[in-house]
Amino acid sequence: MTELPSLAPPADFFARDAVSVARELIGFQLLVDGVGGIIVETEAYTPDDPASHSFSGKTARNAAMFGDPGTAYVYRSYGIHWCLNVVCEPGSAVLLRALEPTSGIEHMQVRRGMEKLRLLAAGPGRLCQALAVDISLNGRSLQGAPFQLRLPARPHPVACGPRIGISRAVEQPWRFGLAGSRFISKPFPLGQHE
DNA sequence: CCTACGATCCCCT
DNA sequence: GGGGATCGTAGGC
Repeated sequence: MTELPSLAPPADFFARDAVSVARELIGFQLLVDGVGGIIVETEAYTPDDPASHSFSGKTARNAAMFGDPGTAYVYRSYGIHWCLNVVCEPGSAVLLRALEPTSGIEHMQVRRGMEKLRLLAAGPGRLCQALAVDISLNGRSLQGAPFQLRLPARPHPVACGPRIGISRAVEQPWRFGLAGSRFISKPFPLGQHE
């Protein structure tokens, strides 16, 4: 058996609704300057979604959410952490919530100040610290340097459930995860599977 | 294992 | 002036 080459997603991959993209991004490999891993947790935020930063229209902070599909939207969370999104159709985005570390693990361990693989990138703030993502990458395309995206190597089961840490539209099951992964930020409610 | 809470910044009301 | 798309630590069970 020969390994097939790992392919980047098609150019129009992100030009769709965020819920579909969030589900399909599970299993992709994401690297920033060669450091990263397998995407194991995402959340979708849609244009008419009261929980989305884009809900009240375009502002200085969320301007990147109205950029081209594939654009990075980076924002500061709770005054301390950075969070990384990929823009889909205008005013929508997918929050990248957790990675299973695969590449440049030593770099991530230094940046995070810990050895444990399980918590290196399990959470949107931890993911950005591990990959050195900050506001300087806001507005850049994830389909070019320093980012690298590769399609999943094989099929995999995807879990879904309510989104984390929001107070509005809490009932939408728009959080997705690699079923059974120990690298997600929080367990999924049992039985939510696709 | 779990829950509680403070840190700390910026955008928006 | 309020409130986060969070995280680490402390303390209880």
